[in-house]
Amino acid sequence: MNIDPDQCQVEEALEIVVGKWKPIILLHLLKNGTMRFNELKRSVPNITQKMLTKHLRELEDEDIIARIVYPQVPPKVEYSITEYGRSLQPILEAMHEWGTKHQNRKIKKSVQ
Amino acid sequence: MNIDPDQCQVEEALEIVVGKWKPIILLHLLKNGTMRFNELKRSVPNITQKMLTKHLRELEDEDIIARIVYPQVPPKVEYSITEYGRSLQPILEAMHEWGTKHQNRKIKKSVQ
DNA sequence: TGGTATAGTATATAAAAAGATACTACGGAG
DNA sequence: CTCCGTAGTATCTTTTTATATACTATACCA
Repeated sequence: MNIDPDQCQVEEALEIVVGKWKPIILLHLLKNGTMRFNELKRSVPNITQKMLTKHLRELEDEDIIARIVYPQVPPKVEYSITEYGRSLQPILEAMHEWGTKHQNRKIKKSVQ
Repeated sequence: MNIDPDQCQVEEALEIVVGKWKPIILLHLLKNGTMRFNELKRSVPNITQKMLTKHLRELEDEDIIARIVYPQVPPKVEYSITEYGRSLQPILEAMHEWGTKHQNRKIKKSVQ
């Protein structure tokens, strides 16, 4: 193990990705490229507008996603992952993989 | 991108590792092998006994760490990472690495 | 003139997580 | 007989997150 716990920077990564809806938002944007606000809202069932807005703003503040406003009525706003945000992809994939195995493990245990 | 957002299992992994103190606890155990309760407490500054107990129990419930009680007075309880828990190590390392870069990036930006 | 659509904001409330503090059991040392 | 150390509980308060619901601006369409 080469990480000194006192120098732990795991929280830094976690803060980006934590928030009840952030991983799903990121996965949708990674999958679809560019998405409009309501498109995201429809893709993430049960999320409220407030939560979607909040998490999008936070991801934007960290440069993980980009927001482009088209001066139209009705409004059009597009969201996409930045090049930098794409560097999170391996971590999301690793977590997804681990999470899948963990789920299966739990199911096996509960069947026993 | 090969993860379907609707099948997202990232949360499963996050739940293990989220909690203000869990990453540090895990890093200490990965570094030191076996540790006693108060040893952990001293290693994680500012954590309260309640929070340490709570997170240790949660990690134990998920089979990430093992708890061994020695029937002595005063009590002696040892904690260690399980084989299974060790499978989280690459993810913690990846998050630490990403977090470190993200920190540096932020510092650069704020200096500009 | 009234309804629709988009991308939000505002406000209040509820639920979850964290923190502060005090308390316990028990054997051994003095 | 009292104090110390370990590994906790128990209770209460504060802070952080999330939810529910209502509201807005404005062009276009009928």
